[in-house]
Amino acid sequence: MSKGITSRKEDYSQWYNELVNKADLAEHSAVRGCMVIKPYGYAIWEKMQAALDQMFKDTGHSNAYFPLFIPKSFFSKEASHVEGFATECAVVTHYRLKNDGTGKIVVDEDAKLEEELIVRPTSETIIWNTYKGWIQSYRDLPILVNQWANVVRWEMRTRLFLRTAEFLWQEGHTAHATQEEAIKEAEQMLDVYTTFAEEWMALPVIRGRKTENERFAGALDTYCIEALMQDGKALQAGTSHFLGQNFAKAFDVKFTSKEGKLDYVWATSWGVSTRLMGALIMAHSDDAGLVLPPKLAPIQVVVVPIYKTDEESKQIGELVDKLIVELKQKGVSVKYDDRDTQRPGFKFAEWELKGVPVRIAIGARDLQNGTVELARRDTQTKETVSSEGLADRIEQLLTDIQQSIFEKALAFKNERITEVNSYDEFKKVLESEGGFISAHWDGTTETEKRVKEETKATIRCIPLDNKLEDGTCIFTGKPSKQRVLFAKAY
RNA sequence: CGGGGUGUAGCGUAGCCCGGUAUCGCGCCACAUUUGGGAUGUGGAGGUCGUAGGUUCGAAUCCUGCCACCCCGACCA
Repeated sequence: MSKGITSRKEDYSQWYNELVNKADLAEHSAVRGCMVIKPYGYAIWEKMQAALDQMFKDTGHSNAYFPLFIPKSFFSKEASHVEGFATECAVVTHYRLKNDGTGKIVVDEDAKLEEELIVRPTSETIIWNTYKGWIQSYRDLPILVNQWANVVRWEMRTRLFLRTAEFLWQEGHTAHATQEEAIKEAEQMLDVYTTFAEEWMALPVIRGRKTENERFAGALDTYCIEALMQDGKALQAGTSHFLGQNFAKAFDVKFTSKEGKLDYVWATSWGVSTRLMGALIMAHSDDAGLVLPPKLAPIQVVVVPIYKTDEESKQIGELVDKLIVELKQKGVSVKYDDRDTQRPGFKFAEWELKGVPVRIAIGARDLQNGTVELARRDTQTKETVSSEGLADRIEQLLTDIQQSIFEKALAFKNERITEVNSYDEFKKVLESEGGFISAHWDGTTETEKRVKEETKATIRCIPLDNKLEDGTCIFTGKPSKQRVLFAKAY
């Protein structure tokens, strides 16, 4: 491993790529646009999955699994949906290979599928085709199902975790008897995502609605949480859609109500993906590497021994064994890095790169004094403390770190929400600090698109807690009732 | 899919213009000394120079085709 990584300020993209690689999170695979998530990166994803999965269950949802392949005819049933995804679909056309006689393996043209299969870019269509058989009466509703899966979107340009051709995610698909219930569900899941982002990822988010232009293909309303990265660019961290009766109509899913009336079912879908890994990395990390919030760190505490003799090593080992037992009882995950192939300084740097929240170093000096060196990753500070009551102290420290990482990110985000009242000011802020720009907008897609063309900034959302305020659109000067949040985004 | 670029050891590279069988650093292996912030020394292993063809006595180097990847656009969670 070479020393250090590129500085954030010097080249943010390169810093990100090097960090992802060197912290053993992921790498590009041999397959175009696809990513290999390495064991350490995957361990973080698993922590995220576990927390989210529990939250879904706590809100009444169950997991299920639907096919990877979607017949083209299903896909084309909802007009705006197919339009939204058509340009990025992987399509299966054949089911057999053959030897062409010269030893070369080729696609067997005789084995052409009658109907092409689309590798799911999202599962609304295959799921609604299935729900049709599940729903007859209001008694069958609601259906509250989530699926953990991979999806494929044939992106032109990819970036580890943020945009890859294949990615892992969860997608919830619910069916309801009434519009109100469906909207409530979509809002509830946005709350779940908000709680997860803020309490687990220590990632402050802005909750809002997408404009018509940015809305999910096939949705009537798209709710989202938007986060701010350290380079001043926004990142959509999760979405929850109110789908109305669009998919029910496309797949003819009707139910008989209590009153005996036949009506189409109301739907929602919601999802977060491995993109959250990108958000987690970019929101907190620094030039020394990853900074993980304790709640999502696969290893919360690493213990590094410093010794000269076997005898010292043994004594430290005994002390550490006791500490590990105590910490494990408290549910703290500990790694004792007793490799004798690396020196302490190397280990310090390596665990910092990997974002382990707390490090304990114990050497001969500590054995004599009954102390340890306690270092925290987020502030890069260290202190020598008594080994008496250490486990309690560490437990508290982990809580403090979780909180402190969140507060730091919150302050960063809040400092970078700027109100502007003219297009010149808008462009100036966008160029200098970036971040979210709160500005009046005339409500038209036309204006939104022109601003995007000229500045690359998009409307991230209309915040849910927005207050109404009369003003004039910064671009056209037309009247506006409220401000919206613009930003350059990933 | 348009514009530009790059392919040389596990990684990063020099050499290419001007043809003579490949440079340096990191990493890896062995041994020794080391161990409180990324150790040092000595020795060693590892390459059909992306690929297929052409020119030539001779190609990493010149020419042609192909492939892969990267960057910038358009697209996007």
